[in-house]
Order: sequence, then structure tokens, then C-alpha cells
Amino acid sequence: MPELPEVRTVANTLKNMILNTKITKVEVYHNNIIDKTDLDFFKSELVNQTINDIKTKGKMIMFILDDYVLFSHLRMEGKYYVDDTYTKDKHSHVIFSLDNNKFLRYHDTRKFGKMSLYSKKYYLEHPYLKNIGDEPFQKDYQELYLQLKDKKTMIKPTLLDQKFMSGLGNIYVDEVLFKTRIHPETLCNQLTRKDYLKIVEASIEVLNKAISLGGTTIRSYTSSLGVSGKFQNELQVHTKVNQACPICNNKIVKTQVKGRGTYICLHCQKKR
DNA sequence: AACGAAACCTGCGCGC
DNA sequence: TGCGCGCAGGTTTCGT
Repeated sequence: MPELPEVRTVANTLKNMILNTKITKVEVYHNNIIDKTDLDFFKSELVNQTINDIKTKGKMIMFILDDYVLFSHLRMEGKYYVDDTYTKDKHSHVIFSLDNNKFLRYHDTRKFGKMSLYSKKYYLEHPYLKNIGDEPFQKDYQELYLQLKDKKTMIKPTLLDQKFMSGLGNIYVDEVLFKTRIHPETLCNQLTRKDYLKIVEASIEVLNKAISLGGTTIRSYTSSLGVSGKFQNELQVHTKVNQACPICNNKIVKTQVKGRGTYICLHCQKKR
């Protein structure tokens, strides 16, 4: 499911519902969601911890507790629900009982999501966080240029690699590359300093707009907590195969770039 | 260093 | 109706 706008939406919704509540019990129904080495530690240490804040970086959610930080990555299908009664179905894998008599439930059809509990004091050192680059809002385009100017990888997969810049996923990267008129298979070392400026600026614009609309809801995916995004109405190319390009009216093409479905206007986004 | 492919999982829509 | 296939908003790992 989620890229940066959806993750922010989930975190903000959860903040409104469970901030300052204390965890009274934890049930784990599918161990692989939790970092293997963490399981016993995870179950025992979470009890009596209060959720003081919920932060995000890129696609990572961080529940800031008293002594720990609970990292949660939703990967493709992870969702949170807040229930009034203890509810479990076949895809509910972790349930936190809270002291306001509500239940925070992690639901994940494909079981790709991950959680990890880490000491609050050193949480910035957690590998989950250390390998995430700045979000576009903080990213210095000159730094991005210096990081990528000699790379011979294609720009789309490189932007999907969260270690350079975080938050873009398969939907928004297509939108950003369309907006900047860059073909997704362009090699990083063919792009100019100005291209990287445009990429950062377009990322900020696209993500901000999506955040303001509560993210994107397409296909079977419905955001957690009944939140349904509205950015799908703003998409220019992603999902628009065979439809007219909003700029030049040529047909938008769907192809594969390093294994990911990719939507391009071949007229607006020329190979170099 | 960088690529593809596979892995982790389940469900959906499609063509036959 | 049933089956097989391809596909899915992510990331890691493994082999070449």
C-alpha cells in the first residue's frame, strides 16, 4: 500500500486516536512480522509503555514510547485499525490492548510488514532508520546530485531505493518523472544538476498535494481506519494506460522497468 | 558495482 | 464454475 503520503495519513489518524494511551497487553499471532531476534523482548517490554508520539520518516512509522521506539513498516498491505472490542480475523497479526479500552490491531494480508522494538536512547542508530535517506522536504538537491551523478543505474529504480531519498514509491515516482519529463530508464549519470533540482521540487509538490488529499486509494487497497485517499483523482500517468496524456494527448504507455509496472508518456518523457 | 530473479505472502481479475 | 496466470503502492537476499 503505502508511500509517504499514506504513511503520514495513517500516523496522523492514529495520533488522534491513541496518543497518550498505555499498552496493557500484546498478542502476536504471526511471529514473522516481528524481527526474529526480538520476539520475546518485544512481547515482554511493550507492556506498560505509553504511546507518547507517533513519527514517520519516509515510509517508516515510529511509535515513541517511554523507554523504547516501536518501528513499524507496512510494506505492501499493512494496515492499522483501532477497535472498540477485541477483534481478530485471519489477517490480524498483532493486537495491542490499550488502557482506554481500545485495541490497536495490525492487519496485513500478505504478511510482508515488519515491526521492531528498539531502545529509545539509541533508536536513531536502528538499521531501519539509518538506511533511510532524507525525505524530499529536507533533501538538498545538490547532495542528491553528488550522490547520483556517477551512477549508471536507471533513475526510477534509484529513486525507489530509499537510501538516497525516502518516501517515493511506485505511484509517486511515476508522477514525479512525468512532471519532470524524465524517462524512467534514464541513467543517473545522464542527468544534470538542474534535473535533480527538478526531481526534488516535483517530489515535494506531488507528495504535498497527496498528503493534503489523504493519499491515494486505488485497486483493492483501502487505507486503514476507513480513511480513503483522494489523490487518485490527481494522477497524471500512473494507472492511465492507453489514456491521453494530459499535456500532449498522446497515449500513455505501460511497461516494466526493473520489474515494476511503469506508466510513461513517451512523447513528454524522451530517452536521452 | 549492478543486474535479474527469487524470496517473503495472499487475493484479485482475467482469459480460456 | 474452475484453473492457471499475471499482477499488486515494498524491501531484502542471492547468484552472476
